Amino acid sequence: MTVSRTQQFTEADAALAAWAKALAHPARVAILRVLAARKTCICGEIVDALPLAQATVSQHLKALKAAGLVQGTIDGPRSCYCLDAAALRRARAAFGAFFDGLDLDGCC
Amino acid sequence: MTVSRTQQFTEADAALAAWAKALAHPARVAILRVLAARKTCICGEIVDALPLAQATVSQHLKALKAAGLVQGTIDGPRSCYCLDAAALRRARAAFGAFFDGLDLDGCC
DNA sequence: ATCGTATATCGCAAATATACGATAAAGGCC
DNA sequence: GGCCTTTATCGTATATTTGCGATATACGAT
Repeated sequence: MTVSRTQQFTEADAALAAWAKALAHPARVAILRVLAARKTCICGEIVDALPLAQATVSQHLKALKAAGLVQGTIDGPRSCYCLDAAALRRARAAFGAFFDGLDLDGCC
Repeated sequence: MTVSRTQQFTEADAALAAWAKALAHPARVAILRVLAARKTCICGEIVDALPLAQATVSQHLKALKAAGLVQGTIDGPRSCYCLDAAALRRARAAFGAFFDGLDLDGCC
């Protein structure tokens, strides 16, 4: 990639791609599921739930946080992660709008 | 990445991640939109519609084909790409099920 | 103060992704 | 046959992602 040409695309396309990127790894999908299941903003139980090292899980959590899908507050040793409900609703709406916007009739 | 540990995740999580990966670049999102707009399985008009070189667009089309979202038949010089309606419906259902499955109540 | 637990971050290695020019392949046309 | 147009692929450069061990950080407990 020589230069970031992301700006040459639609705002909507870039936003959808960014959300898709956040979901583009099974570990991150799994993390979101775990967070949704255990309401109580769990921390390192996520590590136990995944077949990955602690450092790697922390990295995926960082990515989800950067994408805005997850909130995290660090309370010293045991930090507290939690789904960002509003952002997830926005993401759901974006994916829904995208798929509904595609006209699937008349395909080869 | 030492080894592909994708198998250690749920089938559903892996499938969703694969679809998300296909949508994880604005160019590919744009390509799907273009294909949906011009019903007639266009070929290189996609290149004109995007701010990317022909080789790059071809590569993105390959990725979409690998993900199964797009079908392509090569008719010698002018090949014909087209949305795979069934696959897109399945993808939409998968994203819908994922988001609906998340319990967003009781988040921090 | 020291220890232990829980997380984040650093540093590195390997794999993928992204982009593009150059080139090949495959028809249509004269 | 030779030429043009269209598309795929190759080769290459660079950037990003993924993964993990090692280490730092931060707090509670003793």
